[in-house]
Formats: sequence, structure tokens, C-alpha cells
Amino acid sequence: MRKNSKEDIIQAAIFLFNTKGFQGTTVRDIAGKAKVNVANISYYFQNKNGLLEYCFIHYYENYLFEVEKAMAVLEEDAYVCMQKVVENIIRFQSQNVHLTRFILRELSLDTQVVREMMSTYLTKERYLLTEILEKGMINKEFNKVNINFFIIQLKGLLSMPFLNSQYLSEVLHTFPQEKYFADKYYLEMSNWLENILTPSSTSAKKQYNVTAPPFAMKRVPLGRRKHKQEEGGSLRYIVERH
Amino acid sequence: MRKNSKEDIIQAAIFLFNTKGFQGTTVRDIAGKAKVNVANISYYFQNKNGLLEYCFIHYYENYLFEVEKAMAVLEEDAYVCMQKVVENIIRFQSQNVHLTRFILRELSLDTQVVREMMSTYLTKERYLLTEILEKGMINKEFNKVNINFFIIQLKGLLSMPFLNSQYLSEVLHTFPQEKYFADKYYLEMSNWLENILTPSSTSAKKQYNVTAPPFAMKRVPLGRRKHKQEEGGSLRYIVERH
Amino acid sequence: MRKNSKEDIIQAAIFLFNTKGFQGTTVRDIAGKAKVNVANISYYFQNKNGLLEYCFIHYYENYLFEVEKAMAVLEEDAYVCMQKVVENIIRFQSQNVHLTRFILRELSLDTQVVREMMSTYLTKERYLLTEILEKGMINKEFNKVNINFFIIQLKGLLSMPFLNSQYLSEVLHTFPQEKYFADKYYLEMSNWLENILTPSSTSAKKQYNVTAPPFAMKRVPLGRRKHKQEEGGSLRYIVERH
Amino acid sequence: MRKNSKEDIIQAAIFLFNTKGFQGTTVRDIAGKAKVNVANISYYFQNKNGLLEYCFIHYYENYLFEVEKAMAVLEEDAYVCMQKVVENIIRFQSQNVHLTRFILRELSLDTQVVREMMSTYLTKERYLLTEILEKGMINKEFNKVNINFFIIQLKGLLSMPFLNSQYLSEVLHTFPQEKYFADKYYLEMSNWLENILTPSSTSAKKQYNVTAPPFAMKRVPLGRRKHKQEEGGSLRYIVERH
DNA sequence: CATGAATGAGATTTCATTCAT
DNA sequence: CATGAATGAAATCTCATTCAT
Repeated sequence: MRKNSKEDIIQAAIFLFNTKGFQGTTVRDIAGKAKVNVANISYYFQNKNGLLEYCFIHYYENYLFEVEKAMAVLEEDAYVCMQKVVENIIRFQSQNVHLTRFILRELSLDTQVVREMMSTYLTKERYLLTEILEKGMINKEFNKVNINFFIIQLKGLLSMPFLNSQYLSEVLHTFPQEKYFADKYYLEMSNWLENILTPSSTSAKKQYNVTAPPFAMKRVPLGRRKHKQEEGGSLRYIVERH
Repeated sequence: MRKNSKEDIIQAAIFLFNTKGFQGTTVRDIAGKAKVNVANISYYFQNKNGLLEYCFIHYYENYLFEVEKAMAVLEEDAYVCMQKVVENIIRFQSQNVHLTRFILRELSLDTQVVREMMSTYLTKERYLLTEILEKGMINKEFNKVNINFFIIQLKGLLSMPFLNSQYLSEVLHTFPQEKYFADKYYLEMSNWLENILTPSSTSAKKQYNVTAPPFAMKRVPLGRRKHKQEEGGSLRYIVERH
Repeated sequence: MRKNSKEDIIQAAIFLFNTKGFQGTTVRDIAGKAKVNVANISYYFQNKNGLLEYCFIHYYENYLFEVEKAMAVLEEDAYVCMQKVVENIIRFQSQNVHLTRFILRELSLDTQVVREMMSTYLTKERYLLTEILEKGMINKEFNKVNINFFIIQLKGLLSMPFLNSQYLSEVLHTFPQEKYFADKYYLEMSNWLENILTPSSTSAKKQYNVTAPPFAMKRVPLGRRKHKQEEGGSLRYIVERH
Repeated sequence: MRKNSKEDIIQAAIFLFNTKGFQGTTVRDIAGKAKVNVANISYYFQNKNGLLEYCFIHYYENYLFEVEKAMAVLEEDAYVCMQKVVENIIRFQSQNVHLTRFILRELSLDTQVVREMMSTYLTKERYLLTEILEKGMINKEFNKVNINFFIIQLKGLLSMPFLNSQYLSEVLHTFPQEKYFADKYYLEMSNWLENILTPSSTSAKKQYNVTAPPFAMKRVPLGRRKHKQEEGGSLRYIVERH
């Protein structure tokens, strides 16, 4: 009789919230998909909103854990740290596409839960990003950038393909679920980071040596480009430097 | 003395959809805020969904009109055209913050009306952007970029501050409603465009001469930077080139 | 199509609350009995609790109106005033047996509404009764009595047959709904009042003329009885005095 | 280490039924307060209604036991017997305030269990009271009173302060829980009994000696008062007779 | 056009009870 | 005995929509 109702409910909820939105999903839908009795939702999460809160907290706990894991290298190298942050977030979001889309959408509403997330997890994330940026700028590793505008762009770029996965598939015929996507997108963002953060004059950049494939399967090691290189098909930011 | 029930309903709806979401807003909320009788909503828009469709169509008609206005200069100069597209979109979104936030959020759902938007307006937008990019790449005005990844990033950057206006104000203490914001953000995006599109070797870039203030009040003319310049506090993409 | 739904709901609610209690009555029961749609209850009273509040307020507004009507004669004669208070309350309760039973029962719970009633209407009632008693005692019309204990007994006697109507009919085979009951019970209470309030030394009491039925509409002005009279079948407190 | 689940459940139930009513209390509330598992309630009492029945039966068994204890003296003296009945009931109710309030309230509903109580315990109580009254009247110890009206008043007076304990404390600022209250209230009721039952011509009444507090453990035997006495502050019914 | 009343469908929540362990 | 999970039934409430005026 082991049913693992709680986990089933969570999975069903994430899937449905993702496609139909929180308000567009009924507890009956969830219970139906999870093949459990509706009353179990109240039993485990108090009420529908409790399930929402659970999703948010669960998401951001893990999300921040990924960011903090990347923070470990901050003392050594701010740039590598920022790269790792980006890499970890992309990987995390790729591994949780449904939940991510739902959270990012819900986050744009003006609700109690959202305000709580902002004043806790998202404020912390901002703090961590600021730390990296300030360390990098003080060390002259980074260009001087406006921290807020950097964060806006970083988060805009990181969330777009996950929030708008439907747009990607139906309009651009690009599939963010595919295993290559995360890798490719990481390359794009890596280039964006380089452009925006590294002093272009410094010809010899520190290398971020990624011997292990950051996500999944086999992959050629990433590294900061020293010289202009042809990147077949991918966006190219920097063309010439010498 | 009821003068403009229909318009009042639309304005109330946009405001409420913006903060509470479409599903989170009741027709009674709308009628209450618009100070009209609930039945009027059915009268003017058939039903609640009709109001949603009206908002979407209204939004994208105007949105695409802005994009098409910018397309006029494509024959002359693809780069200037792309700049104008970005400028017009930022301005349009700034002038319709509530509606924009709502549309961008709703677009991430999997609904009938969203699929229709995707197969019409958004497909058209993609076509227009592709035209500019292809023209620019054929003319060697632009670097070779992956069109899809360019669009993903472009749209991610353009929508972030409008979709996440609450994050900007509550976490970053930056206010996307303020008149300066659109101008500043246009500068950021302009730099991004330059980095991503223009061959960096070309030292003498064509200038986009903005004699008239693109948005709102008095403003110093924007232009493509020829040389490295100190930009107090703002994000700096390119530092040195020679 | 005139349905007078609101009034129908109220009447159905009073009847059902009376027999099954507030919590024991469902909104469906009420809607069913009133032959209206359940949603009307929310429409008119916000929610089930709103209906409860309406009943309480409605009851006590009218109840206090009856008490205040009787207060008019206080300046002339405290004793007659108290008699009129008792008479009006008995009549009011007789005319609203269902509502009275329900209110008296509900009043014994510890709820928000009850606390509000206590701090408003019941505090006012206490104030009015105290006024009568103090006036009567100062004028030497009344014996010196402990006000609180007087009120406890008065209210206990006034409410008993209405709260426990079922006990009366099923155990005592006495029917508080019958038209005679109110008259008879008024006599009982009148005797109780005389015993407890009037100085027994005064052999010649003012007469309260009860030849006409007290509760049949048209009624001769009330007055205190001058002489003892045989009251067939009814409780007799005082038998002989000389 | 769970020692007395059943008793804990009963105590929790009584407390909660008392403040929130039977229907207003959930089995989870009870289990929570009693710190036992919900299933225990079904285990011990079959179901929630079984707990209700248990409370009723438990209450009336003990209640009638008190009445019957007082009946012992009926052969000697009907008046003393009635006094003892009143005294025992007040004491019993004082010692079970929560349960009493709950039972008295619930008794005003029209339910299966209530009808059963009425046709058994309450019918028996009526029989016992009638016996006393009839004996007293036959012996000429008592005035001729209408038995039903006497019972109505007796029960109204006896239950009022216990059913409406909240009214007493919040409106009258009198506290029925306090140890003096029962004593004082017994005095009031004793006077009421005297007034209503004893032939007023009899100038020399048996004395009820109230020097020692009637309800604090050790107590001198009760008796009828012989002479009028000043009762400081308390309600006085009869002042002078000659 | 405008309104307030009314409705039906369905969503959320509550709750006593049961069951396997 | 005791427990926590699970359930079914039903209660309350919400809400878009309709209708007569």
C-alpha cells in the first residue's frame, strides 16, 4: 500500500502548474494526475497554496545551493566563479524545466509568496552575485559594470529559454529540453560573460579549464577563448582582438 | 454620465491582469474597478476570454506596428534598422508596462490564445527579425550569428525588466517605470547589439544618429560609440580596441 | 420572476438554525428549503457566517427596540416600566420563537459574533435594566436588590421556555407556541417581579389590570394591580397578606 | 507512556464542546488537545456521536444521582428535600461547569440523543420533582403551585448562570467559576423557593443556616430559615410581612 | 445600454472514518 | 493499543454567465 502520495502530488502539480499555471490548475486535476484522493493535498500541504509555497521553497533552496556551490571558487578567481554560477544555473534549470518555467512565471505576479521569495532567496542571490562582481572589479579581473544592469541582463538571458520554452519550440523550432541545448546555451552565455566582464586589452586570460563535461554526456572542454575562433552556427560576440 | 464603459473595462482589466494574472482576476474585480456592471463585460467582449483575446490582439497589433515602422530603414542599413527595432520595442513596452507584463507572463502558458499568437504575430515577428539579420549578414554588415540564439537573447533582454518589474523594484531597487530607465536600458541593449552584431575589426562604425529624443523628454543624443568612453556606473561591454 | 429570495433565505435559515443549530445546518439545506440557488446565500450575505450575523443583528435591533419602547414610562413609574419590559420581551420572543431559540442557544458559544453582541446590544440591555432598577431603588419604589443577580434571574426566567421549547412540549407537555402560554407566563413573571421588587409592607399595591389579554394587539394601557386576584391554574407566589 | 487516553479524550472533548459546540469541534481538535491519535476516538467511542452520547449519559447519571441523594429526606420534609435538590444541582453544575454548559446548550437541539435524554433522564427528573411538589402540597407544607410552571422557572434559574457563563463574565462581570458564586446563587434560589413555596402566613419559618459556606467541603446540615435576615448586597425578595 | 438578481457548474476545503502496519 | 496515511462524502464558497427589467 506504499503509495508515496506526497511525491506523486508534487510531480503532478509541477507538471500541471507548468502548462496551465497555478490558478489554471485545479486540485482535482492534480489529484487525478497523481492518482490520489484530493484530500491528500490538504493533508500534506494544508491547502493548494501550501503546495505552491512548497514548490517555491523547494526550488529556491536547491537553486541557491547550486549558486553557493559555485561560490566556493570565488577566493581563487571571480571570473571562473561567475562562469560556474551560470553553468550551474543553466544545468539546474535544464534538469527542472517544468518547475523552472512555472516558478519564473509565477514570480511575475504580485502575491504574498512572491514577496517572500524576493525578500529572502532572491535578495540572497543578489547578494552573492554582487559579491562576485565586486570582488572581480576590485581585483581588476572584471571591467567596471553597473551591478544592477548586469543582474537584469544575466537573469533575462538565463530565464528566457526556460520560461518561453513553448515559444522556442513552436516559433523557433528549437528545443530547450534536448540535451545539446543546455551546452549550447552555456556557450552563448559564456561569450556574453566574456564580452561584458573581461577587459578586452588583457590578451592572456585566465583559463577556465573544464575537464569534466559540465552537463551530461561527452563534450569538448570549454575554455575561454584566447583568440578569435570560428564557432560554427553559434552566436559570436567578439570578432577581433589582438 | 457613463462615458466610456468599454475603455474603462479594458483599463481596469489590464491593471488587474497585470498584478493578479488573468485567472486570478474575476470579472467582478474588473467591473468593480471599472465602476461598471458585470454584465457589461459580457456585453462588450462576449465573455472573459474575449477580453483576454482583445488584450492580446490589441497588444500585438501595436507591437508589430512598431517593429514594422522600424523595418522601413532596412533597405538603407540593417544595423540601424535593428537598433530602431530595439528602440521601438523598449519604448512601446515602457509606454504599456502593465499590459506588457501581463502579456509576457500569459505567453508562457499553454493555451489556445497563446498558440494563436505564436502562429501569427510571433511568427511574423520572427520573420521580420530574420529578414534584418539575414540582410545584415549578407551585406557583411553583421557578424555571422545563429539567428535563433540571437532572437532568444534579444527577447530575453527586452522582456526581462518589464516582466519582472517587481523584482527590479523590490530586489534591485531599480524602477522600470521611471523615465530614465528606458533610456538607460536602451543604451545597455545598444551595446549588446554592437558587441554581438558588428565585426569588431571595423573601427569606423556607421553612426546611428538620434537627433530627436527617442523616448520622452530632453535627452542627450544617443550614438554608437566610436571609442572607449567612461560611462559612470553603467555596464560597459567594450573596453579597449585598437 | 419576483422571488424575494433574500427573505425566503432568512426564513428558511431561522427555521433550520432553530432545530438543527447553526453548524448543523448546511447552506444547501437552507437553499433547498428556501427553494433558491445556494449561491444566493453568498450573494446576499457574503457567506454562511454573514447570514448568522444578519440574524443576530436583526434580532437584537428589534429586541432592544422593544426594551426601549418600554423605557418610555420610566420617568413616571419604574415598576410599570419593568413590567412593560418583561411584557414586551415575552411578546417579542413569542412572536419569534424560532429565532429566539436559536439566538439564545448560539449565545452560549464562544464566537466572534457572540462577543460582539455582548459588547454592544447586551451591554446596552444591561445598562437599560440597571437604569430602571436604580431609579426604582432610589425612589424607594423597589426593594434593594443586587442588580447582577436580578438580571441573571430575570434573563433565566425569560429565556427558559423559549430556549427549551422542546423540553416543555416533550417532557412537560406544555406548549410555548400556544397563544395562552405567553399570557400565562407573563403572569408568572409578573408575580415574580412583584415578590422580588416591591416592598411587601406596602399593603395597597398599585394595580396592574390584566382583564384584557396582554398580547392581543389592541390593548389597554398597563398598570400595576391594585388588589390580589385569583389566577386560575397559574403559579401563585403570594397567597395571603394582611 | 500514554496512561489514560480515554480519560484525556473525554476531558478534551468536554472542554472543546463547551466553547465551540459539538458540531463546531472536530475529532482532530479533540485528538490534538488530548494528545492522542484521532483513530483512538473511534476506538474508544465508536464514532464522534458515541462520544456525545457518552457525555450525555455520564452527565445525567451523575446529575440524577445528586437529585436522588436529595430525595432521601422527602419522607421527613418536602421543603428541605427541595432545598437539597437545588443545592445539589447547583453544586454539581459548579463542579462540572464545562460539561454543564455544553449539555444545556445541546439539549436545546432537536436530535436523536436529546430525545432519548428527554424520554429517560429528564422524564425521571420531572417525576422526582413532581413527587416532592405533590407531597409538599398534600402536606400543606407548600402553597398550591402549578407544577409545570414551577419546573420551568426552577430549571430556568438553575441553568442560566451555567449556560450563560460568558454573559455573566463579559457583561455582568460576575464569575460563575468563583467559589463564592455557587454559595451566593444558592441563597438567591433559596429565597426564591421560600417565596414561591411557603405559605406566607406562616410567620415562623424553619431556618436555613447559612453561616458556613454550603459548598466548601465540610458543611453543617441545611435547614429552613426561621426568621428574616439581612442579606448584605444580595437580592431580597420579601422584606416585611405581618 | 445598463442593472441587479439569480443561477449552475465546479473549485477548494473540511472532516469523520478506515485501514495497513 | 497506537499510529499515520489515506479516503469518500459532503460542505462551503467562487465565479462566469444569463436574464428580466
